[in-house]
Amino acid sequence: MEATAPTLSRKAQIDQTATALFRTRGFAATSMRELAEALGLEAGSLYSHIKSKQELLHRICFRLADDFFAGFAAATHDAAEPAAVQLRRAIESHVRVLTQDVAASAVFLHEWRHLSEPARTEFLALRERYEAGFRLLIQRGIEQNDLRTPDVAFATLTLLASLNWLPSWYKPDGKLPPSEIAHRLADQLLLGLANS
Amino acid sequence: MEATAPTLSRKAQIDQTATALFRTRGFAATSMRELAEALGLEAGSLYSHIKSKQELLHRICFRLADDFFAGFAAATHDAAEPAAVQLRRAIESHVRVLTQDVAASAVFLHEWRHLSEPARTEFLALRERYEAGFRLLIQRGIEQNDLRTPDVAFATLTLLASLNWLPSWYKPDGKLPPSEIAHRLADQLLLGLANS
DNA sequence: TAAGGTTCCTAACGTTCGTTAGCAAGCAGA
DNA sequence: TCTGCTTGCTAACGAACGTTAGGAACCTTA
Repeated sequence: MEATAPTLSRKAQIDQTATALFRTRGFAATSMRELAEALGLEAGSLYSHIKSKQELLHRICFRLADDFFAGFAAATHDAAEPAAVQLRRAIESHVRVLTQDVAASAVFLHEWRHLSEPARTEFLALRERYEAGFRLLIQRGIEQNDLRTPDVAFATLTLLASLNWLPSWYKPDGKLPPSEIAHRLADQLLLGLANS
Repeated sequence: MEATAPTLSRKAQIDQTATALFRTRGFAATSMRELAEALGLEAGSLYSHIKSKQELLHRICFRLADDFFAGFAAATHDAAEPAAVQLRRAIESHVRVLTQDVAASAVFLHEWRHLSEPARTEFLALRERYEAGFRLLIQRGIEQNDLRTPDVAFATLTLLASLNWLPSWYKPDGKLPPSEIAHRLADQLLLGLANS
């Protein structure tokens, strides 16, 4: 049946289909029977591969979190670089992660609230830590006289907001390639921050 | 019809509590029994005042849509004004509507997908029409040489994205008053677009 | 051949869901 | 007074929910 999916494990297939359904219908509104039907099997059969519905959401959210952190670390690896340059790299990395798996990104951004404790609290802590990374870059960019803004926290929120809206409209088969989107977004956002 | 306080107030009370619950738990994850309990009554009693759960979501979403359109119309009422000025007014109006009822705004922004047809399609059409209004303002601002951007549609999406993230972090009792938030947002976004 | 893991099935469990029916208390205007 | 509207109750409906148990094919490896 699967000619295009070579050796994707059953578990990975379930993750992928669940991600797509969680994105379009939402986590709470997606039933295990819907998920099973989309995979061509019965609801009970899912539990040979996964422990619970919650586990699916957990894996999706925390895998994305890992990706974002890894990308940010790579983007800011060279401490000798100006903060403004690091910020541009971080923005491009963020967009790359978003566009690499739009469905998972949308779930990451909108369905995390359905994580049960303590995962939910842990998730929010990671999110805050990630935002703090961007905040620090902007702060250092200001100190290095490359950026300007009356309110660093405010600017950080606005910047990430602009980026995070992307999964709402991005189509993988659109005419703009992800790299070009990243470039334009960084331009538009940084030229609003850049001095002179 | 009636201006009598008890009738409207009970229904408005249900709307308000439902809005708060839909915001924090999500529409699909909020049960009528939860809603009833939050109001201090039994689930069945709700149906003396409303027709269905769906009706609650419908009313929340379309009331906000009305508010946004009314605000936009007022902001762009004076056709003699430069488009850049109208855009600033429209941004401030948008922020005003968002902050006036943060909970309803969050539902408007995130739960509309649970609207059943044909309301969902109608809602998306309204949303597109609203975005088109902003797009036109930016377009005219460019023609009047007050704004610049390589991609009008792109800039519009980014602008609205920045604004619409506001309900995620805005606290009505925060130290920044809504008008100041609107001002700063407009500044940060427009100085990124403004020429020279 | 035997063993063990992977995969999926049917059937059912207890719970919760949105909603309805029927009824009753309270209050308003006639 | 009667009438009718508002508000709320209890009880229950059928449907859908996440999940489990137990069994049976299949594939691989030895």
